[in-house]
Amino acid sequence: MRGAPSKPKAELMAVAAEPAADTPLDIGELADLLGYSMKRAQLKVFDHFLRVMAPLHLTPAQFSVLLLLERNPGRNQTEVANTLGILRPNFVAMLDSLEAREFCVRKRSSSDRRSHVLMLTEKGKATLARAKKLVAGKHEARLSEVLGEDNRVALVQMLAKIAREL
Amino acid sequence: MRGAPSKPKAELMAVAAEPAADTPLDIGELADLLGYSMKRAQLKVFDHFLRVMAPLHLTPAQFSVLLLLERNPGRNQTEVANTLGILRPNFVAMLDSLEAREFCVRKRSSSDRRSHVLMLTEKGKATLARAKKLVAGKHEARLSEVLGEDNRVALVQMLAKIAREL
DNA sequence: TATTGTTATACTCTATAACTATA
DNA sequence: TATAGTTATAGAGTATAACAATA
Repeated sequence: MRGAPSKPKAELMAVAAEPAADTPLDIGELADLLGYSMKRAQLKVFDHFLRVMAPLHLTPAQFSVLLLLERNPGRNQTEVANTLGILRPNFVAMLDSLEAREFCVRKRSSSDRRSHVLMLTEKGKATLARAKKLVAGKHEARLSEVLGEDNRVALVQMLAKIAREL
Repeated sequence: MRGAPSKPKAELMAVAAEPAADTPLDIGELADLLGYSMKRAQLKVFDHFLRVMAPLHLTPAQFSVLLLLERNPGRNQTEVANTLGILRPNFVAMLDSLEAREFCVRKRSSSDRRSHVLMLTEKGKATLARAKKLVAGKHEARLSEVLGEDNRVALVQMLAKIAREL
């Protein structure tokens, strides 16, 4: 389909001719706009992540929370949410869901009874271990395949620099 | 603030000590996750775009539509929306807003009365010209300043490759 | 008085079904 | 019957105000 440009209709008489339908649009300067390529690429990357992670039903945001809890056990909700750029009110439902799936627990802090100390459960640790293997073996590996490993690393460095310095 | 780590409270007796509050969390493996850096960077880039474009009140999505209409006059809503990855139903309100601001017009196609042919108005062209100057002079220029011009170009190429091939 | 977790709420984006008018 | 534009609607994601418990 879409092979031969068969045009049975006579269009010779078209006056202020409308453009050749069927032809892909020219994105022009959009191709050089960093924000445009970044948004399109980001959607693809998250979509690929979700497909790879489908067996574990973890979103990128959930995975990032589990990673952070593993590396920083005993922190409170405000600290974790802030680190990830999540607003505290929006972090509540997210934690509810992770706690309902028994990946982590909230515990009243003994030193400050206002705050909840967060920790992974054994189930959370096990799930995170499986998730990491999927991400490394199927997700990041695919990105290295597309870009080349050196470029993938360079790309992450540039993105981190933008996030830090822009 | 946050200069000297003044710790008046005696914490020597803490048994299963909670982590040193006040210390930034360790993002660990998150720093190497492409999707994570890309999301954080993308938010920063769009935020910067919005600040630069504040005098014209144009979002990245609106700017991309105007660019596409300029380069591809006479296309219909489905074609433009598809090219930008916008769903047709969601494109309606967006066009309503751009048309209300007199940046573009919908015209019934003479060859297919179902479709609307889209074109920039003179006001739309003039606004787009101003927008392009802001983007080139203040937005992309800032990104080149942060990354270096060669790296900025290389970055766009890698992002485009991901959008195409992942 | 200030902070933690929380609720309520609102606004934007995104996604799907279904209608209408044309083809 | 199929397609273009549209409406309605629902779900994420994100943002702010305010309250109870605690500091």
